[in-house]
Amino acid sequence: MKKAHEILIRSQLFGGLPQEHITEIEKIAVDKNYNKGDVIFYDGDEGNGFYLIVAGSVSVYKISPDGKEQIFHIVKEGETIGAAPVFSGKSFPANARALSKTHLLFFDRTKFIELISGKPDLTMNILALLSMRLREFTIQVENLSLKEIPGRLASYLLYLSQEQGNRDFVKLNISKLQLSNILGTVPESLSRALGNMKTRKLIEEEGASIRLLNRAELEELAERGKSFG
Amino acid sequence: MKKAHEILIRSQLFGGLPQEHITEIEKIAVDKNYNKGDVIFYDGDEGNGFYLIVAGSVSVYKISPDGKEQIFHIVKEGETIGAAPVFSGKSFPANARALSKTHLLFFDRTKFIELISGKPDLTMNILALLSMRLREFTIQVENLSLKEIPGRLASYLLYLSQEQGNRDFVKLNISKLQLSNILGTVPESLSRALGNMKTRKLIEEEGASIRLLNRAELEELAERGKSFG
DNA sequence: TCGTTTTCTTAACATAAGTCAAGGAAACGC
DNA sequence: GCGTTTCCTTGACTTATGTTAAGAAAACGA
Repeated sequence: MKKAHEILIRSQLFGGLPQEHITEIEKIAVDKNYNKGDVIFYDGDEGNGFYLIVAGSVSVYKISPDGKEQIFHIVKEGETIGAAPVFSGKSFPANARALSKTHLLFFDRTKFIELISGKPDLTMNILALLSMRLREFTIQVENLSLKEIPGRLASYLLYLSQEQGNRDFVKLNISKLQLSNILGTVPESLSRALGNMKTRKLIEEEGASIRLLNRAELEELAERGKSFG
Repeated sequence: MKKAHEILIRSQLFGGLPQEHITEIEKIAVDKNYNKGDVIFYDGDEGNGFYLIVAGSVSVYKISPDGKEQIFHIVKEGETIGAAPVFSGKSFPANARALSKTHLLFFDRTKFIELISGKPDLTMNILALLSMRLREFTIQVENLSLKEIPGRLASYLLYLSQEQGNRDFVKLNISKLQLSNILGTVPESLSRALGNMKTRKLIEEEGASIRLLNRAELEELAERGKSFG
C-alpha cells in the first residue's frame, strides 16, 4: 500500500535506509487493522513481534487492580510499539489499545532478527530508537516522582507546544481522561489543575485546545515541580 | 587488570563474545576510579561514552529543585551506566554518583560505535541490554503511579529476595535514605511503612537485613498496590 | 432533533504522604 | 574510648490528591 510505504521510509526505525533494505523489510511486514478500543496486545503476552503504526494511534498502558490506568506512551504514525520484547526475549510489559481506527504493520520477531543481521545502519536505528525511549522513561519517572500534578501538567503542555512547532495554541488531541492517565492522576485533579492555571491567567481553554498565555511561568512551574518551594 | 577482565567477559553487554572481540574491546577501555560520593557525570553532560562497573556501585539519580532525590537505578558490578546516550546522541539524562570506592571501565562513544560495526552478536547484546532497561523503567513507572508506598516497598523486598536466591532473609545493602529515594519517598514515610509491616508481622528487621515472615501477604500488598481496595 | 450516554467540572470529604521538629541510635574519625 | 556527625525513628501537623457524589456540558445515535 502507498501510505504504508511513505510512513515506513520516514519512520525513525527505517528512515535513511537504502532501497534494497526497505524492500526486504516490506516483504516481512504484515498488515493489521484495528478499530477504536481494540486491544492489540495484553501485558504478559508473548513478545513475538512488534508493530509500526501506519495510521491512527495507540495507547500503551497498564491498569492497577482497582482500575486506575497509567498511560506510558501515546504512539502515533511512524512510531513503533513492542520493539523492546523482540530483543529482551520477554513478554510485553504493558497493554496496547487502539485509540482510533488504526492500521499497523506487524514484524515477526524471528524474521526481523534474521533481517537485521548484516545491516549495521538498521541496527543503529534500532539502538537509537530504544535509547530515545529510555530517555522518555527517565523524564516520566522524574515527573511522577519529583513533580506535583500542576508541574506535570505544565511540562506536558510545554511538550505539546514544542511538538506542534512551539505555538502558543496547542491542540490536546486526546480526551482529558486520557491526559489525566498520562499525568498519573484522575480527571478531577486534572480539572482542578487546569482551573487553577486559568485563574492565574497561565492558560486559556478554547474548545479542545489550550492557549499558553504565560510561557515563562509555565516553565517555572514545570521546572520547580511544586507549587511552593 | 585481572578482575576487570573477569567482570567484562561475564557482563550482559560483553558476555558470550569471541575472544578476539574481547581483546578489541579491552583495547579501547579506559580505567577510571572514584571514591564514595564522587560524581561520575551530571545530568546534561555530553554523553561522550559509557561506563562498565568493575567494582563498587553507582547511583543513577535526579534531584528536584527543592532537593528531593529520585534514584533510577543502583548499578553494580558487570552492569553499565550511560549506554543510551551513546546511541541517541543526546546528553546524559541523569546524574551518576559512586556509592563506594568504585572502579569503572570507560568506553569512548566514537571508538565504541566503530568497534560494534560488523559484530552482530555484540550489537544484539546491546539491544538486549537496552530492552531490559526499558522493561525495568516500565515497572518503575507502574510502581510510582499505581502503587502506594507500602505496595512499592513490598515489591522491592520481594525483588531483593528474588535477586538473592529467593531467600526469606534479604540484605538491604543500601542505606534507608537511599531506599526511600528508590521508592520515590522520604525516610520518614519509609520508616512508617516498615514499622507498619513489622506490626502486622509481615517482616522482621535484623540489623541491616529484613526477614520476610509472610510472603503471601507481601505479594498481595505488592500486587494490590493500595492498602484498601 | 431529541433523548441517551459519555465526558467533564465542581464541591465536600477522606487520607496518604510530605514537612517540621526533636530525640535516639549507629557509624565514624581522632 | 569518646565526641561528633550522620542516619534513623517517632510524633504532631499540613497539604496535595484521591474519593464520592451530583450536576453540567458535550458527544452520540436513532
